[in-house]
Amino acid sequence: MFEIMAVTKALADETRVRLLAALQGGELCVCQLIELIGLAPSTVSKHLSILRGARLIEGRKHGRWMYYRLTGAQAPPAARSALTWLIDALKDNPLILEDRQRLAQMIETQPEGLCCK
Amino acid sequence: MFEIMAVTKALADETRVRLLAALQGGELCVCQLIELIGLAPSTVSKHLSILRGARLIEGRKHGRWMYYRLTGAQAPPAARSALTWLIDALKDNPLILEDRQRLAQMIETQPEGLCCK
DNA sequence: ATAGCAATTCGTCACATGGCGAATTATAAT
DNA sequence: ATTATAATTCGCCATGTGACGAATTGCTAT
Repeated sequence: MFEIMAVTKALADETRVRLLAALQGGELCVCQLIELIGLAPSTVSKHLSILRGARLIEGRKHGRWMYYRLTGAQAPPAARSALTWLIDALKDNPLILEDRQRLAQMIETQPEGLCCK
Repeated sequence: MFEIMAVTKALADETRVRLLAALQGGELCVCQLIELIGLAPSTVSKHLSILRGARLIEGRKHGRWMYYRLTGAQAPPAARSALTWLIDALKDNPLILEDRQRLAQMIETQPEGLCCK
């Protein structure tokens, strides 16, 4: 039950939902997520750790930078299927579409990310 | 977004998850849910109103009693698919199986429910 | 009418959660 | 070695949430 509640609690915050949606397009650097969301680095980092605790995302450290992506096949089925549900539920969401557009623009302007030069 | 967050927030509490799981077997009276969950009537009622607000359950008033069931086809797709996800994620959950067993026993002992005579 | 009961709403309290800035850690660059 | 930077952890505060009992609502039965 702990595992399932970790997933539902992780999804019960709009910022975290936006983070997951952003990662739908593939792995991103923390600095890009911070830029996208517009909250303090410490806040975003905390959200990411909650998502990771629920096994909804996984991280990869590369040098000074940390990259996160949605979890793959090795994650618990409950987490995988929750992601599938969420992605589908958000597919026409205005806020998420706006985020996606803004993210695309960010990546176009700074292909390596703001900090990740 | 409000609609989706209502669903995720509604699922982010163990008591509410147990309530939904209990209703999987079909409509139940509030008094039966109170008995099953073992919390104060006012608390259970609040939980039910949150679940209803998220369109995960719907209520039917009959005389003095209120019966709740999982939402049907007229509910928003996001709510329906969330229920499908939850039910599947809980299918082997010990706590939920125990609830189900206890509920079966309650119904056997008091076919009409504790209060609903 | 009125008494009784199921359910909900309201008011309150303790605790959880989300936000931030400061401090810390880890790595890269000088 | 020292400095700089990405990210996280920590400590704090404001707000949200879940619990309860008391009061209220709505219906039934007397």
